[in-house]
Amino acid sequence: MPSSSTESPRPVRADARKNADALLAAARTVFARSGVDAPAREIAAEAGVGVGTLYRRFPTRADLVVGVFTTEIDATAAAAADLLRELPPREALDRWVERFTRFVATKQGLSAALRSGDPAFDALPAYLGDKLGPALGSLLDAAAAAGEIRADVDPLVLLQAMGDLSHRAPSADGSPNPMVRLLLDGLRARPA
Amino acid sequence: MPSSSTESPRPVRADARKNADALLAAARTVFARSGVDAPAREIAAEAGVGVGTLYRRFPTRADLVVGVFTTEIDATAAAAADLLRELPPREALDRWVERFTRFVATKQGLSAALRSGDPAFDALPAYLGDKLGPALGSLLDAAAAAGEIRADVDPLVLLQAMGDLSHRAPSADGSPNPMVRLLLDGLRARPA
Amino acid sequence: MPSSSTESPRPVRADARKNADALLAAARTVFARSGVDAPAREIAAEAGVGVGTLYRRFPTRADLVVGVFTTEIDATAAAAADLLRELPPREALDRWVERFTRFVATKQGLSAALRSGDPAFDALPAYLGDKLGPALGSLLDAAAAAGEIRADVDPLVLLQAMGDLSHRAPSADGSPNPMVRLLLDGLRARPA
Amino acid sequence: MPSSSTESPRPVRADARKNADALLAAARTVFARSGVDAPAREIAAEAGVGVGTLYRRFPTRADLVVGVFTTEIDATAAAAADLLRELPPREALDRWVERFTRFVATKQGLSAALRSGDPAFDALPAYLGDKLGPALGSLLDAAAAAGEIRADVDPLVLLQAMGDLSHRAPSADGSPNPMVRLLLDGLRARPA
DNA sequence: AATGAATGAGACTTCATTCAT
DNA sequence: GATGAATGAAGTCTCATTCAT
Repeated sequence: MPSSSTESPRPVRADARKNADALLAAARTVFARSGVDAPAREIAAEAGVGVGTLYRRFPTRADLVVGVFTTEIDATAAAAADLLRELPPREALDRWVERFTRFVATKQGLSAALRSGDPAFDALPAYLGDKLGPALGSLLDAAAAAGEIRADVDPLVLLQAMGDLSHRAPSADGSPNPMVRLLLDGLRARPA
Repeated sequence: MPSSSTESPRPVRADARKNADALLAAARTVFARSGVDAPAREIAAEAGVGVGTLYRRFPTRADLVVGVFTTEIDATAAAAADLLRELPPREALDRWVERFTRFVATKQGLSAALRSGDPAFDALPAYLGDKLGPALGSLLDAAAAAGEIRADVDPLVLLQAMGDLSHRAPSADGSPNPMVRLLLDGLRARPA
Repeated sequence: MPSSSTESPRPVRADARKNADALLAAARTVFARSGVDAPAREIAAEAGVGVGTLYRRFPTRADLVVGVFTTEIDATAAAAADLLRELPPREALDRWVERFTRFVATKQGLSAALRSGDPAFDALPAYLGDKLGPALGSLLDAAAAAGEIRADVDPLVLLQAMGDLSHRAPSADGSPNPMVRLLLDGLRARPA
Repeated sequence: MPSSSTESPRPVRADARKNADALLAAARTVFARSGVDAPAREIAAEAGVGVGTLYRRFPTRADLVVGVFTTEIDATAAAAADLLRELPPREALDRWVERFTRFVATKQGLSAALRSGDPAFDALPAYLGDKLGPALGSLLDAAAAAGEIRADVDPLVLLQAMGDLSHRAPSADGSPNPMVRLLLDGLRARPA
């Protein structure tokens, strides 16, 4: 349905795209439920396709992991602009941090995989920084411009700190863990 | 339950104990090298025993994980007293934090296993708190008594914070990561 | 059944024929490169068509094998007349034997397939005899008429002997193996 | 049952040896029945063991092929001495050639595998020559000593010639094919 | 009590084949 | 008619676990 017309010679693409998306979504679900080592069949089943299709799209498990990660990073990055548009700066920031925190907590198993040494993952950390750094930057800038937080915070440093503090699962109520809270509160203080 | 008594009902204990220890050590090594899902045979080989022996001592993989964790927790707890005996309070604290940090970083894969939901692991967090809380407490007390740090720090809270910040592998030189450093430096400041 | 007529009931024939030929050529190449069990996709790719087209033309792998065999037999048979036309009898014979020898050596994998028991292959041996017997016969006759070889040789017997001796790969320079050479030299001798 | 006593510390070897033998025998049967690419499970089943055992003994299919080949070569080589002991030289030679011929014909599928380029097979041709060359040599020598055949025949050359001529399946009655017959008859003639 | 051979379930992956486009 | 995406059966191989020695 999207696409920009001009009569593409082969239409079939639709199914393929839908399947790739379904597989990514399924992988996210299954990785969360059964870990990164979950049987390929389980993922295929969750996506409602055959294993063959899974292997056609993502020949390697790493391909799938990268796919899931990338997709989520993109979505998280995109959320920043949306939140800024809809909410006052400070609340936008809070909400985004919450989302980011949940993202990190969910990826528990995946991040272990990243450290596996598989070169397929080499590019991911940079990708994350490139995407989420600016996203968080825009939120911080907006909040700083509104005078709500100090302006001297490096988004990338903050990102990593929050990441490290969010490894464990979020409290049942979905709020970021207390240490992250503290970090954010700190931002609001004027520099000493 | 743990050891100590004099009554040795069966003589063979020596071999058995030696094997159990060897297996634990092997498991620690192998878990670190190849992850918590490493083949049982690899662990048995590392310990220089047959798989049969591994299964006799640790019928379940969880038993092995618990064993490794417990052993390391015990050793880490015991180290506190040793350090206090040999070093001035502040240095003892630093050294212990270094050790604890390394312990957490090493357990990367294991901590994921802990979250697996296997009830065999349910008791571990409490065990860790019970053992390491007092250990860190004794170090903090000594340092506070020497006037080197503030006295109002809850060992358990500090423990968890350091844990969360130590998930990623330690810098090549084995020093704790920068955030942990910062945390410790903070302790030295008098409360605001 | 083969070709020739004028009545073209359907116009499209051109494309179809081209595809069938391309597939046959591709199959020959791929069979030689990767064996008779090569993936269907590899053959289709080599031919530059989709797998679907392959299956439309040659529903069964045996169909393809038969096709390749038949095509090559036909070409080898046809070569006899061409060689006789262009070269003196004895040289024509030598060249043809060379070609035949190469054909057999190439078919290594295929001849194993022939023995597989698949009834689709039942007719091939007879087909080979019917086509190549007369072809070799014409060469022998010409050479005998020229007084260059003895006249009492049964083409079919010679064919089989050469076939058996040519199973192993030809020497790098493409010359028939020594035993075949010997056989040919023997033909030149007058009967004892 | 062989072994040279001296109390081997671990007895179990018996089972293992029996299984390896059973697997080899099974492989020979199955290779002949269903080709070299027969499912591993089929071979294991024929041997009456689990697939795991098959993989423990012969990690690679090539290992199995080499094993079968080697075993048969050994047996064929050993047969020479037996025949010489029991029969007059000429008949011994005939019988051995028959056996060798059957061996080659049976290995049809395997010899294709040998040409696969897998380096695991590199040593086999030499092994065959080293074992069967002397074996055939001893038969030829005996027959020559008895004045029944000419003495100037290189066993290795004869071996290869017979091999090439025996590729196709033996006639139903088990007699070597006519070309091989001819070759043997030729041996009986005195050199020109 | 220790050992390691055997087992077989189950995960992985490849392809032949079908079929929507 | 052609295409290639999707399917899933089938084969490979690895290991956890048992058990004879």
